[in-house]
Amino acid sequence: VNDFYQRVYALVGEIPFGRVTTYGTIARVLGAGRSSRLVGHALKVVPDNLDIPCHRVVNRNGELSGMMQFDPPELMRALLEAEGVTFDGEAVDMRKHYWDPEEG
DNA sequence: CGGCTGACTGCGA
DNA sequence: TTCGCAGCCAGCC
Repeated sequence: VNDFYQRVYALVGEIPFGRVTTYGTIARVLGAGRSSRLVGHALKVVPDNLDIPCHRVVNRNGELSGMMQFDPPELMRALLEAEGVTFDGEAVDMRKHYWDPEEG
């Protein structure tokens, strides 16, 4: 059960530089199916001792739904842009930066 | 212990 | 394509 969280952190940590993935993708890869909300919650309750690039995780629409959880909400987007991620309005350009853990 | 909420997604209209 | 509803599960009151 708690392994789920560990897997989320591990998987998120495998997201390549300048790439993003979605909560649903992570949940599916971990076998959680539709428990995509747990992924979001997992990143929310992520231990401080871990250094998780949670800014590389967005919703299926590429929107930075978790930006509001960052201390400065704009930090999330700033971090992504700093990695070379481009934006289409308020959402990440998924066609160019989407990363599927199963495909690599 | 019971009920509500939430960093979401999929399906039907 | 867009809008609304149901499902999933952990955490908090």
